[in-house]
Amino acid sequence: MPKKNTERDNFYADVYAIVRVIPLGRVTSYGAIAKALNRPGAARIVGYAMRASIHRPELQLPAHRVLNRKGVLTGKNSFSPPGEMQRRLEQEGHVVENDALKDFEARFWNPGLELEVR
DNA sequence: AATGTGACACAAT
DNA sequence: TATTGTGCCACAT
Repeated sequence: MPKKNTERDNFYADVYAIVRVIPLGRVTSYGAIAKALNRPGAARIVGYAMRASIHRPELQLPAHRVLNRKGVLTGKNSFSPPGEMQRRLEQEGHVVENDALKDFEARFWNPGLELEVR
């Protein structure tokens, strides 16, 4: 029998499940995802999960749609090339200025709302 | 086992 | 308003 899943595996999977449903043209934040998963304070872990997702291309995650709470592209250095994150966002109709998203508030998508509707 | 390090967030200054 | 400090928690060493 396979060993039981670790807490990390479950949390990472939940993170990816949310990232996967971020609507086109919208973005969210690490903290928002953590809250949606009932783990406020685990924002850093969400970021860790995202960085780990680099080695899992089969997940097809729109990782570029996850920014920090101010709309800054803090994860750009994990893309190859780093400019790829900005390029994808612009391709989806966003405007990036100084590594930050313009109109972040207006384009913010709260994953917590999805759970309520569920 | 202990310590340092982050794709973070918020409070205090 | 802008810095700086503190809490956070999984992971690597």
